Amino acid sequence: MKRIKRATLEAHGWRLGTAADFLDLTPEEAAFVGTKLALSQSVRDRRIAQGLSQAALAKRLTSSQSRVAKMEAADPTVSVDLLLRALFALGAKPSDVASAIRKGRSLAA
Amino acid sequence: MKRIKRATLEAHGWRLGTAADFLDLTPEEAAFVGTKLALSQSVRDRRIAQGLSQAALAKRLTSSQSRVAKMEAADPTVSVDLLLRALFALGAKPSDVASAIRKGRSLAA
DNA sequence: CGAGGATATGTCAGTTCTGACATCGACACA
DNA sequence: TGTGTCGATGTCAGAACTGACATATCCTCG
Repeated sequence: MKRIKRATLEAHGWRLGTAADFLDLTPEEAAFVGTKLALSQSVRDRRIAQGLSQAALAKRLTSSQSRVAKMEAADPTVSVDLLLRALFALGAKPSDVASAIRKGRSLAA
Repeated sequence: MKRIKRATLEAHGWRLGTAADFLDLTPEEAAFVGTKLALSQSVRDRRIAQGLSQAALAKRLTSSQSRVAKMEAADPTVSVDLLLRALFALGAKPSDVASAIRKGRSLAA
């Protein structure tokens, strides 16, 4: 898997509302990163909606607080697999995941 | 990530139409496996619809024919990340991915 | 019967991801 | 001020994943 070092910075820029420049992301990469962002946002939203701390969610996942933080920050070292597991652990159904992805903002240049 | 050795067998059982027993999959695991199956099926469908060989798709992905075969077989060693990359490389848009997931057959016991 | 194309399966060394841990800053409340 | 909770960030050893390769099976043409 190609490492996209800028992903996190860009993700933050986007999440903070600043103008992100995804200049050299191919359409495929943009779609992938956008999907990841949508999922990580969904994890945070669901966790908060359920009044859980990152540590509490981590426990359900047999993971750690730091990894949950990275998930929600769309850290490049977090896999989509882990994001999906987190969502399902938060009670999401496949249709919820589908909605989250569909709602994800496009990162087209 | 917890290894689910039975996943492949079960996946095949399901894909071949035989009665699969997902007896000891938790709802979360079932949702996860089901999602993976939906994505791998989508990869195969799209590839064939575009008249591509597994080798051709592999080349686009900078991967190998054997890995594409494993993707389509929902092999446990294939990550969702890779499946998503394959779908995007096949021209899928996030909304297409969402549809694929939503259409995925439930694996509820 | 070959030969060639497409796909399936097993293996492996190198890379990536993961949980855990340490640490830090922010905030709340006694 | 001190104590506790929460979340962010960096690191690392071990686990999981990856591309590549070898090989095998099935087809479909000659």
